[in-house]
Amino acid sequence: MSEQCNAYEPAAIEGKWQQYWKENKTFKAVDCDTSREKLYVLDMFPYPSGAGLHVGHPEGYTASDIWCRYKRMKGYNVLHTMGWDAFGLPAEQYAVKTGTHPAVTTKKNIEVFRRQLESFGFSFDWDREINTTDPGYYKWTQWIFSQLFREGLAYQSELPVNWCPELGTVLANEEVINGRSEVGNYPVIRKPIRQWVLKITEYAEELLQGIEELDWPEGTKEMQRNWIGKSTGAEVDFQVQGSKACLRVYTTRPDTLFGATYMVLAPEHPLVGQLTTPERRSAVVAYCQAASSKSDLDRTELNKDKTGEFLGSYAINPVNGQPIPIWISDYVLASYGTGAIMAVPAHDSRDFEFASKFSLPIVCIMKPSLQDCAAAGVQLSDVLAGKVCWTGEGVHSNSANAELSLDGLGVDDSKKTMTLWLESKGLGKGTVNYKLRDWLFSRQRYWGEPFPLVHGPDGSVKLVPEAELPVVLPEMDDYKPTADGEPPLARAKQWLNYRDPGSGQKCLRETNTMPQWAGSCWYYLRYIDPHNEKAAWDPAKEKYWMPVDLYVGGAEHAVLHLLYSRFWHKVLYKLGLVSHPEPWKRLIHQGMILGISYKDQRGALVPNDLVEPRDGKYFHRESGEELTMLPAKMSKSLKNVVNPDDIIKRYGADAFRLYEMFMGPLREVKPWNTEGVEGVYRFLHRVWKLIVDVQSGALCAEICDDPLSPEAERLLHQSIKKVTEDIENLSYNTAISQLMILVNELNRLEKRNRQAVETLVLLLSPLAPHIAEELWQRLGHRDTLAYTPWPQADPEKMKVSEIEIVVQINGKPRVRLQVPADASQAQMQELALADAAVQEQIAGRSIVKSIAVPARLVNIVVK
RNA sequence: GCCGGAGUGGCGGAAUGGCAGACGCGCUAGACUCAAAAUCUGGUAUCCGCAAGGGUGUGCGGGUUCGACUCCCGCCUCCGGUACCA
Repeated sequence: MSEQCNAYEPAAIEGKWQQYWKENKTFKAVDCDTSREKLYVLDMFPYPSGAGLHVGHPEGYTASDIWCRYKRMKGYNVLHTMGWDAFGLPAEQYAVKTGTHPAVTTKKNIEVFRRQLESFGFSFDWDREINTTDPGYYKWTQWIFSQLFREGLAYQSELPVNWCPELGTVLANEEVINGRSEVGNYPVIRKPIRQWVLKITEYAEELLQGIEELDWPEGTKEMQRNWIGKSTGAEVDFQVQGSKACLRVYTTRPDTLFGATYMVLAPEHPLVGQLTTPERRSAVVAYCQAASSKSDLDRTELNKDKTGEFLGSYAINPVNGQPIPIWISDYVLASYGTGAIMAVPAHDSRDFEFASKFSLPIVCIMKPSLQDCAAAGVQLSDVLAGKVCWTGEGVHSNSANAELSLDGLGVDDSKKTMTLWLESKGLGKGTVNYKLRDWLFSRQRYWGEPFPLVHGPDGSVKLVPEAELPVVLPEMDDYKPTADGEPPLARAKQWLNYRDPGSGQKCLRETNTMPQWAGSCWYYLRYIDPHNEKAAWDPAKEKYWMPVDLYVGGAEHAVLHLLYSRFWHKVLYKLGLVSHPEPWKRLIHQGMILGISYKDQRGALVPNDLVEPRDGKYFHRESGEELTMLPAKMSKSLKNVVNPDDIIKRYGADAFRLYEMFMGPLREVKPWNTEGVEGVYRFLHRVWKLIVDVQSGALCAEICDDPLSPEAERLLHQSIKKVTEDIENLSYNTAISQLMILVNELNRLEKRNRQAVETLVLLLSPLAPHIAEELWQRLGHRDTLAYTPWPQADPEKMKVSEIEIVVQINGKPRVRLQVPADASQAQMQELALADAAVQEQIAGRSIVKSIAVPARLVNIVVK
């Protein structure tokens, strides 16, 4: 052990305790220990980027660590782990540029990350560290894929996909933002490429239903529901005039069928060619070509201005026999519903826009109430004339044929009536649809898990035998795609060739790799049994540890990782490989930490190195313009990134942890302000000086066995209660505030009761573990405090005989009054009215009413 | 547009129907010091007032209540997500 310091020197004690915890395996999680209740606390594991940690990473990790340390002291057997989501594009792009193997870059980055994370003193069981790029890990990622493949949940498809020429790869819908790549912000176009796709849609309903039982932020649950996007409606068949062909549409509003005045197909719809008349052909072909070459960005930019072409043929509206023109337009998506719609321009704003532009008939079949019209600011006569679009509630009109009448019915009733009629006539049926698409699961990259698949000479696709897993990434010296656009693995000639052990056939390995999501889809299961070479996990251990009790991570993963992973888990559950239908019981998102930034009078952000502070104001170094401070996302370009290493070097890990938790509520967005660290740093100094004499390094002479005064005793127990409740609720900011109050008070005392001081150290220990361990040791304890029972508040010691209440006159606080703590409402009123100051206030006025709230206030209403 | 979250001192925030601004930053006065730093003590929403005291105040406008930052109705602004899903 290093030499003892006298004053508080974080650098001197933090390394010492990190070493102690490591050597003694203090935070080892014990498998299947039935003598204690288990608690599985999970952090979203990081991608180890070259930039190292930023201050946002440790926020969630600190929050979960405090929870774990607190729960250990409460007697739980805690599983708390860390690992690396280490496949990914940056290491591969770096490899393309420099020739450095991604594994080398990744290893280096992981070492930086591990060192940084260790410097925070997080109580991970480091023996369970995992790395998604380790063949011992991705062997089992491939194994799970094999299970999905056997279940028939993986298929190949050649549909047009999001191709990013700059990145040389295809992207999932979720990785494309406004027609540009999420990573790097490059343009994305549509291009048909052979892909592997997972049938997540088969689990759409289960994924939707499962949301209900989760203790997750309501907003996140809602985002998942919206992403799955369930809708109920009907499919309706339209005969094409003068043809045997039949067009099927999906609509959520079958009740508006009487208002359908034309049809629209997606340009990619298979019947477009057949339904186009010779005189319309050249225009239609040109339109389809233009649409197919458009990038997603172009399609979205054209949002407002509808385009389209008439095919020249007509369909028959099944409810009234009317012929209606068939058009194509890219506002209809090929991939949703049936790729064709019936257009009801009077009651759908998109159809209304299109009909207005191309002068198609608009027939109103829904009459809103006068009040609804007034509320929407439209004239009823305009709605009835089809001059404005009405998408709200109303009563049907002009909606009858010989067999069916919806006239006078509301929306819900007419939907049911119409669907039943369609079904009875064989013209359609009630249908459920989901926005959720199947999951594009392959990437044309090197640095990902190889698929455990081979292609036979006959075009068949087979899994490689389980005994051959893992299919290891081959060594390569060039990581670029091949000249003809094949993935980089197509260059690995030796690796590529595979002789099927059964048939002896010459096969070729699959050259696509899995997306980064694959490894993170199941990592929480591997932590349970990370060194198992025989299985992905031991079922007994899985049963003991799962489900995850608390999952902490950023809201940016609300629909991607969290939905994909739930999907895999549901498949594993169906196969009997896991014991619970959902992986994460409770989920919390830490709020983003923003940097300090500045903007000029136009509102443009100014990089921090161009800002000059003067007289408490801020000015542009070059233009001299006055700037205003505001919080903004940390970014390299704004030069407002805070490196945790610098903060720890200056203030120590305990102060860092404390500051991040003290900034504000965990779940909220908060601006980082390094000056604020001073406050918690001073607080830690005060704690230290409360116990250690900084002259001698010995215990303070004030520490003794004399009991505390009743007031101090009361504050101590109130603090135990408040800190305990606040930690339970993850309200760490107010817990710290209470500890500050307690320390300020104890510092004023001449005599500091030893037990009281020890209680303070225990209360502080989950939040600032290094200083707490050090003080605990100096107070004479041999072992770590990590498993010392958590202090209990004694209600007897919190009792007071007299309390101050406030007397309000007409709701305004006027007089303060001491009353017995257990005074009844009547007694309180009596005491209030007997008070001279109160009498003076109400003199000459008559009392209308008086309300007393026990232990709080009396309100006297006078006239 | 739609969905979600948030608006409280110079700043981060506290209080979820009962004394608005706990705790901290910053600022400020004082103590210690030859001096400074550090530390300690006090003050610090705003307006009127020498003071005692009083008025105003939780994005804006209404409402419920003895009493509203908190609940209800209608807006505004900012942040995040999503976007022709028929």
